Amino acid sequence: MVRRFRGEFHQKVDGKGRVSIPASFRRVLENGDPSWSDGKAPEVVIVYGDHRRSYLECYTMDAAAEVDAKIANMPRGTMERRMLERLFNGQSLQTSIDDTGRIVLPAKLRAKIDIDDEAYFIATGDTFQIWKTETFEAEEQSKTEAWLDEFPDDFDPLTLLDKAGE
Amino acid sequence: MVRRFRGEFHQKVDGKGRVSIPASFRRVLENGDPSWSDGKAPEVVIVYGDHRRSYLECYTMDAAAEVDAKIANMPRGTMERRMLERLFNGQSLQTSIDDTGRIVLPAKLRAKIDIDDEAYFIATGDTFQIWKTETFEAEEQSKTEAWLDEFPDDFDPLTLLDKAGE
DNA sequence: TTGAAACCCATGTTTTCCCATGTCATCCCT
DNA sequence: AGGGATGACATGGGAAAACATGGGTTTCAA
Repeated sequence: MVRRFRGEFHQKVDGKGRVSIPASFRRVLENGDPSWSDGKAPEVVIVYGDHRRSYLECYTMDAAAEVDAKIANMPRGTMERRMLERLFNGQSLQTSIDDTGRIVLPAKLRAKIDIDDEAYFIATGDTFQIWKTETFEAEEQSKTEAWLDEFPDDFDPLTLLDKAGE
Repeated sequence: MVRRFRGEFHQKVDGKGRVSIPASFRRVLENGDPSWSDGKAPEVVIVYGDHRRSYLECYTMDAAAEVDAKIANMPRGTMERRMLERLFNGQSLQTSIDDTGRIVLPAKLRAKIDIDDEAYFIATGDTFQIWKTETFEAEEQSKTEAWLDEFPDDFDPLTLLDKAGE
């Protein structure tokens, strides 16, 4: 049973905004949707965020419920809670995957991340992100490379795993 | 089955005060109304509050019943209970969604939040709010910006979720 | 008796649904 | 091992249904 997203994919976006969700991602979404059963359409929560965010972040239903629960546990009336509610409940949408494995990205979302006919999917563990290919390359890859440049050439990022417990 | 409101929408308000409730919100209102069945009109509770509140807060019937129950559990005769009753029972109205998916905002409510021909809907989890677009932008966006300014440029508010446990 | 609310009808647009196709990888049979 | 046959997958297009919105007409109560 697959619980975590893995991999990166380039998918076509058609004129109606339809995009195929990579099959391996679908398996994770199915497992992460408590009301899903074989033959039914798994659901997904897409957080698009405010104007500063240039990608879409996609949650399984379980992962979204977990975030909702955490927000519900924050004290009412605080700025933190209000901001998170706005981001996670307001600037998001819930949709389901159709029987051909696609979702529809509404025109508003496509405009927001400036996608026309291609989308780049990349796994981030218990969520995955959707980018415009060029944006991802410009923003993220350069960030990653800059970060790696601080370390020796033969640096293995996995050494950081053990530092976490220190 | 969708139980939580998600998303934000701009809707037209016509001269009679009619506004379309976003379809996805209607699904939640239907599920949250115990006396609703297919083909019938789901009901909604709109809390408009005192003069200081510049938006309308909308509850499913279930959510409203939950708040009512909590108020009913407060000790009789206390100021707190009286105030909550005034706010939640007094300064609110119950209405139903017509067969074209609209509600009517009475002139009094439109005047209160200063709406003329456009309303802004934003989900906040188990309720949603109705704002005048300009008011929301002026009041909330500026608050948001000010709050975000305390953080680094690439700050993701969701990191606050995990800080709660520290 | 008049203004607001409820009701009925209409329309352009968006979204959903259903069906179809080409491409792979896999399976199975001989 | 070769050669379909099979089935999942990514993608496309048209038809049907749902949605947001507008306008007129009846109803009802102040």
